[in-house]
Amino acid sequence: MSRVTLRDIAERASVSINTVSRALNDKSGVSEETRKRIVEIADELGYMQNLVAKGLVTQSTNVIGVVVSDNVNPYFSEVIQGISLVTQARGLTQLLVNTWYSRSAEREAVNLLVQHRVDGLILFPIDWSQVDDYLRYRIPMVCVGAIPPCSEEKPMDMVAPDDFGGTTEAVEYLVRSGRKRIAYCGPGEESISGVHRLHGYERAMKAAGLEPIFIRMEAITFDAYRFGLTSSDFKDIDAVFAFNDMIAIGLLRAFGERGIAVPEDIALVGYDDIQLARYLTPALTTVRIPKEELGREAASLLIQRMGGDFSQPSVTRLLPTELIVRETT
Amino acid sequence: MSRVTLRDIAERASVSINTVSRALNDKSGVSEETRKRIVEIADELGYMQNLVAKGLVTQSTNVIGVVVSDNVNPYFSEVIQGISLVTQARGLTQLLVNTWYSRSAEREAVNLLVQHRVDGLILFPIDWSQVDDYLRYRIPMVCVGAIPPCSEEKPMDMVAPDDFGGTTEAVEYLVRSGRKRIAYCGPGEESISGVHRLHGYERAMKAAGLEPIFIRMEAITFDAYRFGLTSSDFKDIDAVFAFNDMIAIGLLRAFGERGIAVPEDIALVGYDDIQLARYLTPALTTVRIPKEELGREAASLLIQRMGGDFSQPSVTRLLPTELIVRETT
DNA sequence: TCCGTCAACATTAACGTTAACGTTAATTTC
DNA sequence: GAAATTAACGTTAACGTTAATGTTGACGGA
Repeated sequence: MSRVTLRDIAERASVSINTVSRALNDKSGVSEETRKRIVEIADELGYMQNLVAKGLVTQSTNVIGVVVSDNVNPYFSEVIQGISLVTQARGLTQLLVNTWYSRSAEREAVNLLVQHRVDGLILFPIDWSQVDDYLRYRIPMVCVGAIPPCSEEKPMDMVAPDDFGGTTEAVEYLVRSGRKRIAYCGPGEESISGVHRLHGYERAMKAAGLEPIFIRMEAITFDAYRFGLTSSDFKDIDAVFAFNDMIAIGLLRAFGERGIAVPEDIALVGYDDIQLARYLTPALTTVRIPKEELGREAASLLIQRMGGDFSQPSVTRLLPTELIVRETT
Repeated sequence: MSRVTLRDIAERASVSINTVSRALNDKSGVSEETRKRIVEIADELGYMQNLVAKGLVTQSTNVIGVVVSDNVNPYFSEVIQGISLVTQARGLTQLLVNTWYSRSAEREAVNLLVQHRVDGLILFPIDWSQVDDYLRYRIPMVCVGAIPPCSEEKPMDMVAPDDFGGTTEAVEYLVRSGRKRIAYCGPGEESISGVHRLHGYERAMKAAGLEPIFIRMEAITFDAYRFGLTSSDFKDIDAVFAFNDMIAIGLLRAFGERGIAVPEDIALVGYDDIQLARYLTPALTTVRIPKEELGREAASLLIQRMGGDFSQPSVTRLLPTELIVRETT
């Protein structure tokens, strides 16, 4: 199963390997006549460029690594889509690794990708505890989905939704609609994207003179349903601000089964605006994250960084969110 | 930014490159003492194995290529998850490429992956027109999600849901519930997975003495909503069998807005059983495809094939589907 | 005519590994 | 105590490219 190499073509064409290389790469120094002949032979033999060898000599693989927690989560997959749009247009391929929300898996994933000599890395970090370590790999890297607390600035490029603004807008809207007992449902400070949403929520609540109510959820998936079915936390609540749409959808279903009317008894706001949200009944009010743009922006930033200016100051791009009012509020 | 190589370690340890290689790869021929010393130096220098170079010499990259139409589609992403589960446990990484349902993009994707010298390829083909061409790459390959019509057997491994059985079960169930005007909503013969579902549907309808009604959908996404809102095709229908859950969900929403009651006026059956399906209200009756298992099976098959037995006869694995009755029927 | 230029090639040396094969010295075997 | 074995290395040659540097011979200008 050994493949055709430049050498095979060279022998067949009675030229040097180098000439074949130049011919196939459209470089100068080959007469049009021989180039044609070489291309013909290459086609005939079914030559396929060996990017591994090329990568070794050029020190560049044209591959970027993407590390996400879970590609099934629509948030991740939609951002990945945005990344793909940019990278594929540039002839880059993505090496995708799932970490299943495991810190050690993230570490191993980054390691593996560096070993594969990816030209750049897009990371959806689980938390900030390890990210500093990755810096010593000195590889172009963009973090997506979270910005660190002001206290610990990171010297790397970052793209994230404006979670603070998003939560504030949502909570203010709920307050304006007359809701008083507005709970935050989701993971706590341990979640890298949760922390800003949670803080934004708390601040907005205080600003409105209301008392924050934190309902902790372990999972950030539809599993919220099970919690929602049995928990007594929702007794005195008239609005729920969920960490993401999946949690909101799980709760929506649970509320339905418990006879809690949405939005009459409890108003429900999600986060992300996954594609599905608008097709639910009732359609989900949610804070839209420009996911595709997030991905495109991350990819663009990375490509720029890969372009060489490694010493440039790192940039942080905060993309605006948008409250999409539908039928659950 | 040039990285530490075996050579650097060798010089520092005053041994040959080969010894370093053996030491770090836990091969025999190195004393425990020197091995320790070498590992220490490697750590100190921050050595990271260069898998590109290794791949060149070993002729194996430990990377498999995955070609899907659209990683945002939950069907694809859940199967990908299954693949990841198996491959990551085996130390394999996936090079993921989206084709956005484009034939030419699929072609280019496969080309690119072969050029990257992936050890194997998992392909979710768009149709069968090009797949034969890929065979000449002589690379371990598994096709997922579709089996060709009996007339054209393919000499390659395949994993697919038993679409024929799935549709039959669903239609028979609808018939048993007294539905008479059961429409099939989805793409037609041009869809590689649609063709078996459509045929299964037609056969089951005829077997029940009912007339097949085919409502053609361009998109296989939530966009079905727009079609459902305006189309007059649903006037005399009392059940809809949708090509997949996304179409079903789009229609569900559209029916709701048009005042068509589900399941009273129209029963609705989806296909795939994406995670979300059970959390809808009403929860979606659907034909479950064992997506994760599909992925795991494909990966296992591929790994087996990569193991060497390239001449073994190709296997086709048909995984059973299951009708999940919920609230839309 | 002689030198310089240039196009069209060939030659050689990398890139960072692994693997086959040598070499040495110590240890075992009878 | 000589031969055989073995552990612990070193040497060399790949793997398939690209890139820097040579080498021709033809051509043009003075």
